[in-house]
Amino acid sequence: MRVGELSKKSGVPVATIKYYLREGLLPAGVLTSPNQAHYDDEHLRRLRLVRALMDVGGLSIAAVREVLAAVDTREGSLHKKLGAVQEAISQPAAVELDPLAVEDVQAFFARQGEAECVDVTESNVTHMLASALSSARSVGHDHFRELLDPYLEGLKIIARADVEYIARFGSRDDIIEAMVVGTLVGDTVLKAVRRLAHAQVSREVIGDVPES
Amino acid sequence: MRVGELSKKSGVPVATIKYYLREGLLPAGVLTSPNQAHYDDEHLRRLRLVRALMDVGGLSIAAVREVLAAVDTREGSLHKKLGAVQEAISQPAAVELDPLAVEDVQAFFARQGEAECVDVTESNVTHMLASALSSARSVGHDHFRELLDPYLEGLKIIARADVEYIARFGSRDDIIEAMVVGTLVGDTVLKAVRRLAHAQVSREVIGDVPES
DNA sequence: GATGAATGGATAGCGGTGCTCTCCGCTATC
DNA sequence: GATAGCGGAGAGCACCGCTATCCATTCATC
Repeated sequence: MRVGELSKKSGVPVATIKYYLREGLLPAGVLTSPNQAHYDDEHLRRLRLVRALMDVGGLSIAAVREVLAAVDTREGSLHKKLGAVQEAISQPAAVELDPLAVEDVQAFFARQGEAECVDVTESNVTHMLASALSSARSVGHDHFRELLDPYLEGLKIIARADVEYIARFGSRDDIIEAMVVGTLVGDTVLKAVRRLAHAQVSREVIGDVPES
Repeated sequence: MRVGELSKKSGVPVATIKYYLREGLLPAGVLTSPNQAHYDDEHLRRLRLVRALMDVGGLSIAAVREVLAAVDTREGSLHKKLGAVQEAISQPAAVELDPLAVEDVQAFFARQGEAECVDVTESNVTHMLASALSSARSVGHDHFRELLDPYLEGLKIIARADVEYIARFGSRDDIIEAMVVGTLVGDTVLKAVRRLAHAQVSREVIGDVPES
């Protein structure tokens, strides 16, 4: 298939596909002539993945490139790959870290029996956690840290479901892609369902007089 | 206090504060002379809130303005205010909705015994949910919907903690602000802790040979 | 084999966003 | 009275994700 068909099948404009090719988000097609290239279903699949990462995950072009690099690398254990992917899809906010928030994170790790986290900025994930708690503190919510434990409790159920979902996939490539998609789509789904749960509680507890 | 001191206390450049004033994110100070205005702690508090919304919530200027409008309005029940705030902090991805994903959402509502949701696009929250599932489907993950129920189960624990947290606050204004901050900071914290849980499972289940 | 649309490749430009810079006349402070 | 800072307003800037244009070449159709 050539670029026009790829565009039709994916709904992505040709000019945008060319841009992605230039940016290295999409591998070049096989040249059959100096100005004719051939794309296959793998390209279509990759293109849809790129759009999904940007749309649902809100990833930047640079972050997508990083994720794809981690997905594509043939070396390293699955565990290492997950780590690399996690780093790429977890960009912390550019906020000055509150030392107290850093302590909150370290105390949380200690409570979970983990070796104490020397440097929260070492990983994007812990950095993200610390920066979120810093922001909370900056607006006077220094007790937000107390939610970490109940959050973890709920997330254990969720993470178990995540793992079972991932386990359905057979090949190494499918597993790593399911991790990426599952994590990002999951983030958004969790956001939405949490809001629904809040609305339900609000309806029950606070109540509201029906208008009609 | 004047703008310089406000800048020092908040860490936000004077030019940026002026910009926020122009954009209506910050109420004007009290003019003591034609070109001298006075700001108080309420301004500082608001400024920090604005930055927190943008930094941790990733909200745009427009979204922040919407949230503040909902926070500030004096009319409507608390329940209605929560609804307005939720809409403002839940911008769905600009993705074409897959009808099957819409059905997934409706089936989910039906399972929870809710009245069937006629139009998922009516609320940003349901729209967000449907667009996330649409993206998942676009990359071949049509079974992601099966995670909705376990997610809800975990989120019930989390939402309960959220409600208890909110309940600490006394005044109407503090409650609504705690909802905004708690929801947005909570989103990010959930993201981070979920990734930590994933990493832990990955370590245990998949394992990894220590290098040193 | 002529013709028109589409292609690969490269470059320039565009629209939105979140600031940042500059200038103005004025004012608080030393 | 000098100097720094002020409120206010507009222009400009950097980045990002495209989008538009151009070119020589190639493919599909007649």
